[in-house]
Amino acid sequence: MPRHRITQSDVAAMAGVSQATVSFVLNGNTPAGVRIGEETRQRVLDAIRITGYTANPLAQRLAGGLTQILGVFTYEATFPRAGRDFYGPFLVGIEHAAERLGVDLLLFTSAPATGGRRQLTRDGWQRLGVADGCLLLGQHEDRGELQHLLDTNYPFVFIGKRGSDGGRLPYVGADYVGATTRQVDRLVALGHRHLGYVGVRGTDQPTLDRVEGYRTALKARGLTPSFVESDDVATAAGEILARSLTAVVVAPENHPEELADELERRGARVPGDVSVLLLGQPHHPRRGGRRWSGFSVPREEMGVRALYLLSRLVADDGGRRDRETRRASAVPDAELHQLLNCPDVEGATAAPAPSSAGPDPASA
Amino acid sequence: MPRHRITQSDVAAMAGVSQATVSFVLNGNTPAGVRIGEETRQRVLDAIRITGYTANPLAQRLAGGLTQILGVFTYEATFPRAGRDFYGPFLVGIEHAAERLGVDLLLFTSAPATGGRRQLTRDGWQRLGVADGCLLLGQHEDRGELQHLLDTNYPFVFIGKRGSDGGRLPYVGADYVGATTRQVDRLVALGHRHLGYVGVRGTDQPTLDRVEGYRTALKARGLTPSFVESDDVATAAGEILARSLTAVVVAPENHPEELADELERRGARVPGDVSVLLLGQPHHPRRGGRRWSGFSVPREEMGVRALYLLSRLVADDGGRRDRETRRASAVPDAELHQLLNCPDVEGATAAPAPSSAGPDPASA
DNA sequence: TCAATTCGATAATGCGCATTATTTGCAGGG
DNA sequence: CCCTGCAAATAATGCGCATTATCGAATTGA
Repeated sequence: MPRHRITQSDVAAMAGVSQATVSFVLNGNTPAGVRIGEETRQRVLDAIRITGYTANPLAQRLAGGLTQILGVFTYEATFPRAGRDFYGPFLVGIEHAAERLGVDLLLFTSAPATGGRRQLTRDGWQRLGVADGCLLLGQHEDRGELQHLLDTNYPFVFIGKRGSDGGRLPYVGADYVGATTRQVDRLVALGHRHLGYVGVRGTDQPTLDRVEGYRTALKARGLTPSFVESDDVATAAGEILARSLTAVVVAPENHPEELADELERRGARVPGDVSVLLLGQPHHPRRGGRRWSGFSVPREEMGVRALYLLSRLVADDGGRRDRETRRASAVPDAELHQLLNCPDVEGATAAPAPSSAGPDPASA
Repeated sequence: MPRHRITQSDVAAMAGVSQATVSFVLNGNTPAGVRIGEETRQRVLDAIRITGYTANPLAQRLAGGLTQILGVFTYEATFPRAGRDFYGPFLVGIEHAAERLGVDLLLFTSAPATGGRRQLTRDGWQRLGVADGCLLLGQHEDRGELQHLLDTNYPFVFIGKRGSDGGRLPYVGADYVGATTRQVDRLVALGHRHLGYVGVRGTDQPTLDRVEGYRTALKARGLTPSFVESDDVATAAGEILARSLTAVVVAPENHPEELADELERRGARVPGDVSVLLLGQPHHPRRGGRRWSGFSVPREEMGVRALYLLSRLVADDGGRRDRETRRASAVPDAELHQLLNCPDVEGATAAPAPSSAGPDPASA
C-alpha cells in the first residue's frame, strides 16, 4: 500500500488498464464514442473497492469538475466574539443541509475585514473558486462585486432578501413585510389605535421591509403611522409617552430591552400601558429577560433552503467546464427567490390597549 | 480583461516573461541557482498589481503547496439541530484565529454520520487533503484512523485532551483535573465534609479527569469519596439525601438542573441544604434558570490556541511536498500539549455547609 | 582570443483528474 | 485480399502552479 494517496493511476495499474479508463468508469459517462467493456468495468470497480480509492477533489476541480464543497461568505465575522451570535442559527441549518447533500462547507474567514466589514475583493474572489458555489450572508452589497459574480456565472445564493439588480439575484429571505403587517394586526385586534414604530430608518432590506409592512398595515386600517426615530432610548421612550402611544413595534437592533426598561422607569408598565412587539429575535437575550411577543425569523430553515437552492444551481450550471456557455437556467424562478414565513411568537409583552373597551370594537 | 480567472500565464504575458518567472517572483525564493533581475521583478510585480492576480489555491496545493485552508472535523454534528450548541464557542475562537491567520476554514460536513457519529473514513480522509491541516473535535477516537493520520504525517490538532497514544497526539485541552480539585477545595473551605460526585462513570477524558480531580482532592483532605452513579435523577437525589451529603459536584451532562429541582422537591434547598457545583458550563441553559457555581471551560480560547498550534504545525511540516521526509519537529513539546485553565464561576448554588460551624474549622 | 564563470531567465515536468483525439483489434462487405 | 465499420481502449492534452533542469548571453580571467 503506497504511503501517498491512492490515485487513479494506482487503480489503473492494479486493474491493468489506463488511467483514462478508470476515470471513465468512475464517471459512468462516456462522452465521445468511448466504450468500456463490462468485464473491464468490473475489474476497475474491484480495484477501486480494494484500494479504497477516492477522487482528489482538488484535482477534479482543477480539471473542470466539482469539489463538492460549498462556500459560505459572511460580510461580518461569522462568529462574533462579543455580542449575539447572529449567524449561528443559519449555520445550524446550513450544516444540516450540507450533511444531507454530502458536501463540505468552506468558510471564507480569510477575507480581510476592513472596518469590521469583510470585502469580497478580487483576492477573496479568487479563493471562492475552491468551492462549487457560495452562500452570501450579510447586509453589505457592493455592486461591482455582484456584477463580477454574475458575469462569471459563478453560482451563489444570498441569505436575506435582495431587492436590487432587478431581482436577478437568487436569495432565500424572510417575509418581514408580511410578518410586520401581522404584528400590527395583532395589536389592532387587541384594541390598540395608536401604534408606533420605533427605530432608526436604516436602508437595509429588513428595515425597509419592516417599515413597509408597518406603513401598509396602518394604512389598511385607516390609522396614522407614528415613527419614533430617535437612536437614544431615553428620547424614544419620552416620545412614546408624549404621543400617548399604547403599542409600538420595534426591531431587535433598536434595543427593545433597554427601551422597555426605560418605559417602566418612567412609570409605564410593559405591556400593561404600552405593548411592545419585537420584529424578530432579540439580539442579546438576557438571563431572566422578557419573553418577547412578536415574530421570529426562521433562520435555520433559511439556511437549509439556501444551501439546497445553491446545490441545485451548482448541479444545473456546474459540471460544465465551459463557464461561457450560459444556458437557460432550469431552476424555476419561484425557487430562485424564496420568502419564508416568520411565525408569530406568543410572549408576554403584548396586552389589550389600556383604555380600550376590549378587542377591536369597530374598526373604521 | 479575460473572463476566465487570471492565471500566472496572463501575468507573464503582460510582463513579457515566462510563467515560471512569475511563480519565482511570487514565492520570493529561488531554490536552485535561479536568479531574477530587479528590473524584471518589478515588471512582474506591476503586472500582478494591475491584473489583480491571486493564486488559485487548488492549483497551488496540487502542485505541492499550501491552500491556506485549515479543516475542522467534528465527530458529532457541528451545529446540532436540537439541544445546546456545543461546538459553537469553539468555533467562535477558531474563526477568530482563522481571520488573524488569513486562512479559510473547511468544515467536513460531508462525512457520513453513522449512528449520530461521524466517521473519518478512507473516503473522508481523502477529502482532508484539501486542507493543509485539520482540527479534530469530539470524543470519538478510532485507533486506526489516528494511526493513519500519524503515518501520513498529516498535520492535525485535537481539541480536548488526549491521553492515548503515549501523548504523541497534539492537543489543546482544558484542565479538568485541576479545576475539579479547586471545586472540592471551595466546598471544603465552606465547611463541607460530605461531598459527593454525581454522574455516570463514562470513559471519556473529561469524565476521567473530573473523577480523578475529585478523588485526589478528597484524598488530600482526608475525606471519603462518595460516588452517586445513578443515571436516574430521582434515584440520585435520593442517594444524596440518604447519604447526608451536603455538597455534590456534577458534570453538565448529568442533568444538574433536573437534579437540583428534584432535591428541592424533596425538601432540600439548593444551596441551603445541598450545594451543587457544576463542573463546566450548563448544557441547556434555561431562561431564568439557576446561576451555577463551578467552573467554565475556556472553549473559545481553546479554539484560538488550537488553530494557532495547527498553523504552526503546518508551517513547520507543510510546504514540503515530500511528506516522507519527517524531520524533527521544531514545535516544542510544551506547545504540542496545552492544558488551559478553567476559571471558577461564582454562582448561586454554593453555600456554607448547613450544620457547620463556619469556614473550615480544623481540617484534619 | 577563447574557455570558464556568473547572471538571468526559460523550457519542461508533474501534481491528479476529465476529456478529446487516436490507435488497435476484429468482424463483415465488396 | 483489401477496405470499411465498429467496438474497446489508450495516448495525449490541459487545468494552474511549483520546481528542476537547461540554456543563452554577458562578463571575466589568462
